[in-house]
Amino acid sequence: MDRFLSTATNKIDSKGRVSVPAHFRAVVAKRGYQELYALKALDRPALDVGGLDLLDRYEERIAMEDPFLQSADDMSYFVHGDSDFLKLDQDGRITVSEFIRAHTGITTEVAFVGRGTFFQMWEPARLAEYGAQVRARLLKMRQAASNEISNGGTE
Amino acid sequence: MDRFLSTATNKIDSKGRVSVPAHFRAVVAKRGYQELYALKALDRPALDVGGLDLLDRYEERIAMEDPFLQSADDMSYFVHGDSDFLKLDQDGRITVSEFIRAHTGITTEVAFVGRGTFFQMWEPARLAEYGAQVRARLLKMRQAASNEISNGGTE
DNA sequence: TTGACGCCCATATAGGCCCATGGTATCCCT
DNA sequence: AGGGATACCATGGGCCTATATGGGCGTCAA
Repeated sequence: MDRFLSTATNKIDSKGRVSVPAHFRAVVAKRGYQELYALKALDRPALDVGGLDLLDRYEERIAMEDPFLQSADDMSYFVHGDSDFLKLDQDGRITVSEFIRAHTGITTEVAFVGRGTFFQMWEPARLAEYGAQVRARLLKMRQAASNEISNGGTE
Repeated sequence: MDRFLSTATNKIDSKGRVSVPAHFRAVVAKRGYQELYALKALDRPALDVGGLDLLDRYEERIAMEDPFLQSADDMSYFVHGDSDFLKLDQDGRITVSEFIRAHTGITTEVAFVGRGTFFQMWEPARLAEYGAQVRARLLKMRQAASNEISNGGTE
C-alpha cells in the first residue's frame, strides 16, 4: 500500500517528540520521500504533511500566476513562509515545534490522519469535533437527497 | 533542499547582530550566493533578501513599467539606491542597520520568512498581522472558486 | 580617540543519534 | 489449542553536536 490511510494517535514525550505511525513511515519510504513537507491547512487547525511533490505542485500553480500580482505573493507566502520541514529521526519521530502547536492547538498528543497522498496532524479533541461536523453534513446531504427521490431512499 | 522555506524568529543582541537561521545559511551556500542583497519590499514593511538574481527580478519588474512614467524612475531609485548588502560574519550573523530598522520597524527581534528563491525579514508582530491577512485572502479566493465549481458542475 | 565592525571564544539549549524498556500482536512449537 | 518465544512498535532517556546568543579584543577609519 502506498497511500496514507487510517488514523492513529500518539503521545508527545518530554523532549517534544512524537512517533509518526509506523504504517505512515512505510508509505513515506515507499514513496521515496527524503523529507516531509508540512503546511498549515487554510481553514482548519491541522497540518498537511507530504513529500516534496506537494511543494512542487504548489509551486507550479504559483508559476501560472502573474508574478507581480498580489495573489502570487500570497500563495508564495502560504507555501514557503507558512510551512516547514519535518525531520524524522532514526526512530521515526518528529519534534513538535511551536510552529505546529500554535496552528493546531496540539499540546500532549497528536492524531495522525491519512488522506491518501498526504496525511494530517491534529489535536485529537479538535479532530473529533471536526469529524462529528463532517458526519453531520454528510448525513444531512444524504437525507436531503433521499427526500428528493420521493421517499424512496433505501439504506 | 535549495529553497528558502519556513519561518524562524531570532533575537538581536546588544551589538545589533542577529543570527540568520542555519537552514537559510545552508540554502545560501547551496545557491552559491557570495553576498546577500537586501532591498525594501515595495509595498510592505519587510526586507527582501537574496542573491544577485533577486536584483535581476526587480529590474525585470521595473522594465514592465512605462519608462516615461514617474513610477519607473521611482522604482529604479528604490532598487538601486535604496538597497544594501548584508555581510554574514563567520558565526552566520548580520548586523541590523538603521536602513533595515527604519523600513521594517524591527527593534529587538527579527522574523526570517522563507519565500522560495529569497527570504524576508520582518518585525514579528507585523508579520503576524500580515500573515493573517494573507490567509484571509486565500480563504476567500478558494471559497469563490468552489462556488464557481458547484455552479459549473465539473471538478 | 571613539565607535563601528570583524574575528575569536564561551555557554546554554535544542536537536539528532543511539540504546533501553515495556506492551502487544504474532508466530511457532509442543 | 495453549503457552511461550519473538518481532515490532511506541515511548523514555543519556549523550554529543550544532546552533543561537553573549561578550572580549583588535583593527580601521572618521
